[in-house]
Amino acid sequence: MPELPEVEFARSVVERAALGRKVADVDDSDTYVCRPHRPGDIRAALVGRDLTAAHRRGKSMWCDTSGDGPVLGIHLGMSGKIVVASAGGDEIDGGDYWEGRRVAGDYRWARFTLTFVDGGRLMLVDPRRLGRVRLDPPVEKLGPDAATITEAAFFPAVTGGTAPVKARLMDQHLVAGIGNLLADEILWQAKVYPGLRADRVTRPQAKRLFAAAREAVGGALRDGGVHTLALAEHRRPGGRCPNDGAPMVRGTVGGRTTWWCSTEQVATPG
DNA sequence: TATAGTGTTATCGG
DNA sequence: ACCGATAACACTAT
Repeated sequence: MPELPEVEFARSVVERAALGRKVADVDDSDTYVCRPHRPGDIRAALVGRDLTAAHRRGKSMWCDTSGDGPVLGIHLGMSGKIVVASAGGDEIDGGDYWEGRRVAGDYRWARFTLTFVDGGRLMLVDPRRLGRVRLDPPVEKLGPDAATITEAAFFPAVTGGTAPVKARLMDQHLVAGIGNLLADEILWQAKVYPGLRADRVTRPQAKRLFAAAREAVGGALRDGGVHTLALAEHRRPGGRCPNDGAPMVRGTVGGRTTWWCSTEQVATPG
């Protein structure tokens, strides 16, 4: 579920619904999600404080806390989402918005919970448990955010190194926020073969990739997430290119399942 | 029952 | 130490 657009929505939910509410209790007992902290560490650091701001860079989000408290970092992993319950307890302000539905009250996979003094809650709901919650996360290691990155910063990412250009697009140290679906969309829009070595990407290809990244990230933010991307529904067996109707090809690039157009995205450089 | 999965990171070889 | 490739991680949905 979460790539940059989904995380931005989660951030906006926290900003809208969770700031300024004093923390009464914290459930940080999931030692896998909350590693490397020990159970109770995050609780001790946050009880009595409130969240004062919600930030995001790429797929990472974090909150400032009152009274010179630590930064609370949250990563949604593969399947995480933020759910914020109002003071009444049963009104959910976050959830499956991006999937076009709201499922209130499904707390089965709450891996981390802030309980506010008003009785409401903020939860990381994450079935696969690959999400992360930690204090003072090292966000400075992330590259520029994919939604606002400049061409000057984007070019070296897609034209340097011998790794496949798709792997470079998804390297969070170079550009933050592009995941598997966005990467396939960007490469498809730019008509670039995903397995092309980055150092063989031509300048025109790099320019198309930058424009496509802008368009894909901006479009997904505007339209409701990565599932609204043009290629999303065609990444499946029997899928055909929305442009020319040619069969979509499936392979593995950068360790991830990759789909590309068999005629528009060819292996030859240029 | 077997497999794939929208992400990150430890580990290993070059 | 850097770069790149791979496996592992945990668990559900199909």
